[in-house]
Amino acid sequence: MTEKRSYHHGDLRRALLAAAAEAIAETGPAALSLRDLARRAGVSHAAPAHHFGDKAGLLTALAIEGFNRLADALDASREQTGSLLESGVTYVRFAADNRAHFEVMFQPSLYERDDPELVAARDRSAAALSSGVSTLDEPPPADEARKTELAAWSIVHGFATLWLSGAFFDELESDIGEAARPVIRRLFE
Amino acid sequence: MTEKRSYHHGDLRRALLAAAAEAIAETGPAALSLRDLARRAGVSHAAPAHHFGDKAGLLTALAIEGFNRLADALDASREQTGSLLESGVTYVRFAADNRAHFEVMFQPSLYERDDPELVAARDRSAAALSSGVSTLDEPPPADEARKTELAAWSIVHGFATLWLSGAFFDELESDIGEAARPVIRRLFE
DNA sequence: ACCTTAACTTGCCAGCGACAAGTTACTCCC
DNA sequence: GGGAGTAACTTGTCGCTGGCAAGTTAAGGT
Repeated sequence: MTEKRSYHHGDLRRALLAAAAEAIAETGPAALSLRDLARRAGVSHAAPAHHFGDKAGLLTALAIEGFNRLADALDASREQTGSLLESGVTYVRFAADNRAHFEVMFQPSLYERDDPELVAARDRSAAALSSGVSTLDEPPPADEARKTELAAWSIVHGFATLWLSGAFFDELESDIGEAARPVIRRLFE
Repeated sequence: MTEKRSYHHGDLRRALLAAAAEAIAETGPAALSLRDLARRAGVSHAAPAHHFGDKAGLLTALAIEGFNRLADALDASREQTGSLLESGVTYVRFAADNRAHFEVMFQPSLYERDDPELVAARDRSAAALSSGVSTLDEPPPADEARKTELAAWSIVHGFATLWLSGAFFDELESDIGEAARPVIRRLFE
């Protein structure tokens, strides 16, 4: 499976996505350069365009991967714990462990927000998130359930975003999940 | 005060910041071009560098302006209502009304996060926000106050960020403040 | 063996950010 | 009121980038 043949890379698409995630985690999505990714993968400067069309196409693919990974993580968390609080912790952990994906996912100006595959992946994440509210000990009435969903989504998303932006810079323990749990718990008291 | 003299613009720094806010609101911070700003202001392509040094310098100035505006808005809200809930609504409204500033403020990879003036403005905002917790009817004990601050900040920041990213796309009323209030209220029940 | 097509490369162009060096105009001080 | 000094811009250039066009190589089906 380890290929170094001259012309065909063999797995360039995945290699470029991985390189993009690494580069974005280092310097942010604005500083991303397709030519730099090509250099990291050892291919010519126009190779990325073949797989993704243009820069927005590559970031669309990255966002799709991110939304699918998030949906997977939330589904797994719900199966194992059945707790909305723990799903929230999972959300925050996902953001920290997939920083580059997360940053791109919620900046739709960077990619094609109407791409069908992207819409499907985003809907998967939204469904996984909202299904968590029904697992509450005292599920709210239907007309209030949506507000509770938005509150839960907002608090975990806000915590994750602020953490990533360095707003909590020196305080709090190093494990973001443990730091988030007592904060998220405030919502359920 | 309306100047059109050839060489000296008269208020180029402010004009560039305003043009930057407009451009970012349209196409996002990644697509921002100093040369485009210069064209909008009717000056040469190198004029922005004189006032801001480089692109990061301009975005630093925009972030400083944003943090100061946010601190002003939060202070005014606290004086008028003394309610943490209303301060939260103010936070969300600020994000919607100053979209470009807000997006830059919480993406420190775009600017110089150690700039002294920026640090001061950011601290002003943080202080204005945390002082709101002490206005609660039942202020929590000191060791729990910080968790409550983080929860409040997280929920309003998450709601604002998700709204701006289009995550709530078609649902909810058009006034973001009214949409946010019942969601934020979930934290205080 | 051949033909189609996918996976790349090479070469090019315009736009961008940054820098250096020059030009204009305001301000202050005598 | 007239320089001197400096702030506010301009012009010119460089290397880098994204995107396009046209060519080259390999893989896979028949």
